[in-house]
Amino acid sequence: MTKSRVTVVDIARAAGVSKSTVSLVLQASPLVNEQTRARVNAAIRDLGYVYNRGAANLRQTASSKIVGIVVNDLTNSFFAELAVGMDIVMQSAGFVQFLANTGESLDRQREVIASMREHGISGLIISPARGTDASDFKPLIAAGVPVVIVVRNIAGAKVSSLLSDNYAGARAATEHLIALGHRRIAFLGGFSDTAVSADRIDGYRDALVAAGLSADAALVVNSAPSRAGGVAAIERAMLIADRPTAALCFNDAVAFGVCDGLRTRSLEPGRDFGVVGFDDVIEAQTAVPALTTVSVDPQGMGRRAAQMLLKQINSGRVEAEAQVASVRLVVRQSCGTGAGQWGGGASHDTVAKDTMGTDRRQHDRA
Amino acid sequence: MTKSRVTVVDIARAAGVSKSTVSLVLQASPLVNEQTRARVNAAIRDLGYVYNRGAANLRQTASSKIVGIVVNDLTNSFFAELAVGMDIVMQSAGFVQFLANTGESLDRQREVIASMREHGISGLIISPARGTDASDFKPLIAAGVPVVIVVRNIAGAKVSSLLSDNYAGARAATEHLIALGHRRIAFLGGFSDTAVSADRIDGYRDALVAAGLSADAALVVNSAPSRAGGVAAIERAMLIADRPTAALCFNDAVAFGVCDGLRTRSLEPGRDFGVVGFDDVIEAQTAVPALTTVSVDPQGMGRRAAQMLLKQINSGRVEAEAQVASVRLVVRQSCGTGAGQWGGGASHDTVAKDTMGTDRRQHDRA
DNA sequence: CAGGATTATTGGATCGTTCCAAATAAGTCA
DNA sequence: TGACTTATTTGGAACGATCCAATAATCCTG
Repeated sequence: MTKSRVTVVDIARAAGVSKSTVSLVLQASPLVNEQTRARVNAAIRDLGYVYNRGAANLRQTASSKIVGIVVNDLTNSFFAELAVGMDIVMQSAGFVQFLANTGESLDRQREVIASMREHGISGLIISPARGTDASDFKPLIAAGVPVVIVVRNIAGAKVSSLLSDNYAGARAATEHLIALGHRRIAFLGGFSDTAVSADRIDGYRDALVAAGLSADAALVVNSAPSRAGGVAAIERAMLIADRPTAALCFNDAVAFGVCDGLRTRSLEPGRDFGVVGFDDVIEAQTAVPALTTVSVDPQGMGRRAAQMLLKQINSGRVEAEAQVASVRLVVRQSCGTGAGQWGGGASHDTVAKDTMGTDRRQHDRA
Repeated sequence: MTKSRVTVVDIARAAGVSKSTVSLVLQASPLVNEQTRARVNAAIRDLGYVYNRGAANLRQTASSKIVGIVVNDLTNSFFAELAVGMDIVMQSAGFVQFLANTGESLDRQREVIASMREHGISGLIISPARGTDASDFKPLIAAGVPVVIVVRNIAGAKVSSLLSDNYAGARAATEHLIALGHRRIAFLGGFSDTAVSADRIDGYRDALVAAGLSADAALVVNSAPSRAGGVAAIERAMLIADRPTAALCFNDAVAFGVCDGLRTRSLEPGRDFGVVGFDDVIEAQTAVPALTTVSVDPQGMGRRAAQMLLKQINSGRVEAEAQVASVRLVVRQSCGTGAGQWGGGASHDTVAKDTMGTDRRQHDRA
């Protein structure tokens, strides 16, 4: 009942040519006569032929036109947007993508990468789970599969990476809060054992000391990098003896959670407490108050990562390249603009600072 | 330089057996001697062999262990969670998934499905883009590829579907608002030309007329089913002569937008205006005020859809089955619980009503 | 110990496509 | 007309794993 598939041979028979000719037509080769081409194409339509890429991929020259994408938490808008950005570029390049969510599980990550390799991915973009080791990429490198690490750095991994300028972003955001008059500024959310978190905390600390403020370790509160984590973090932050008056949050999800937590204590974010996020997910603009945040442009980052991977796939050379995406502070309403007690700010979506570290490149040999 | 791949023949040579034996080991066949198996496995490890599923899939008996997932808008938490639910089930079943985002584009949808077919998916789960026609699934059906339609119904499509009970959910939510004393209730967001929207509006209307209230067509405001759309919808709703005092929103994203829009007008959702969402995405619980919404459990729905598809793939029979997932109204804070002017409600995450239409099944012949 | 059952192993042939070398057809030139 | 292009077309032989039928090795059992 499930009829056996239609193959090039069937097409060849129907069009009265050889399978080789059909193959040439499929590849849009200029060698084939126009009438023959038309006849073959008609047969293809009539018989409902579907190209079997798996068969074609057997010959070791071909590219599978499949890439793998591995992320930690698709329910986080940041990763969802990142994935959408990649999807856009991959789709228009004629690639199709495996997408897997690890939920920070190293086991799942390992399994999923293995599975993708069996299916012959020609490249991989990964936001590695916490605890991923540089050696985990060895087999991929040995097999000549291009890899692009995004968002989180893995020290010592000899593969390409695209990271945002976390240090500069956090520093600019902290400086903004200081300029508004804040003296007790907390850093909320995230786990400080990750590279991303460490970089942001460094930027935050350096801004504080540069302004002659003390970097009180108690003001750094770890929590899950999620909305729920933000609620928990602000609760703990409010128990600190000398309360903070503002916070730089690990990401926008945490920032939204912090706003929620403030409201349950009848504090209005922006008026009674300054909140800055990180990422600039779409909701950041429409939320009330609109979130002041460090814009990372997740979708753009996804597109860029996809382009980096495609470049490597197409060039054939696997040449590690480290790119840093610049970020910019977008000032909105969540830190008290207008007539707040911390002085007047700009009015609407003002870009305060652009980190100029864009596109520093660093090449390793293949 | 990119060394040619390691194949079963290489393993065979290294282990001093034939390729057939290696194949048996790969399939964990009990026919092979323990010592031989050990020797082969050692060779597999030593040479860094990776199984080539593409080659195996050539023989028409095998299943590709790949499924396709097509959604409209991954940046919407509802779809992201849906995808995560599917991912969980597929991963543990040893499947790997193509994921593509259509952004409601029929062209992209067509291309992406074609591409997935060329790569030999053994099944497809799709939340069809607006305007998808039942005939679009003909080729898939003819080829014996199981399809599960989720979220949005396509009338006349002879494939399985998993939909939520939109009518019952909307009706229950509307009845809840009426019970709280509301008389002018709006329906905000979504496009009424989609089946989902139509069903929800039907439930909303029927609840109104059953309560002896007039169903004023002006109170139904279309908009994009997004946060931004919600902002736009509430703005238009506030221009209506006889203003509504509450709204049932097309989905949670719209509901959040409505809350945002209310706040910019200095109206506090829950106190000054009743808001009910639809979907129950994760943020619904942590948002302030916590959103009263119709819980669809998107992740659970994703899991269930994945199971439906796997069942069909494994059984071999392609038997269309229509399932309706029951929904329940989760009462939280966004419609004025406690001492609101519309009477006291329950306190915390109360389940008000469970639609009992679960798992009505309807079989078509294969 | 012949014959039968059991246990392990193994050559092809096969899946659907690509690609090379070679063949054929058609035209060109002297 | 024969040699020589140029334009089309075409049989195989891969690619890597599976699977069937057949073989080889071992163990019974009367």
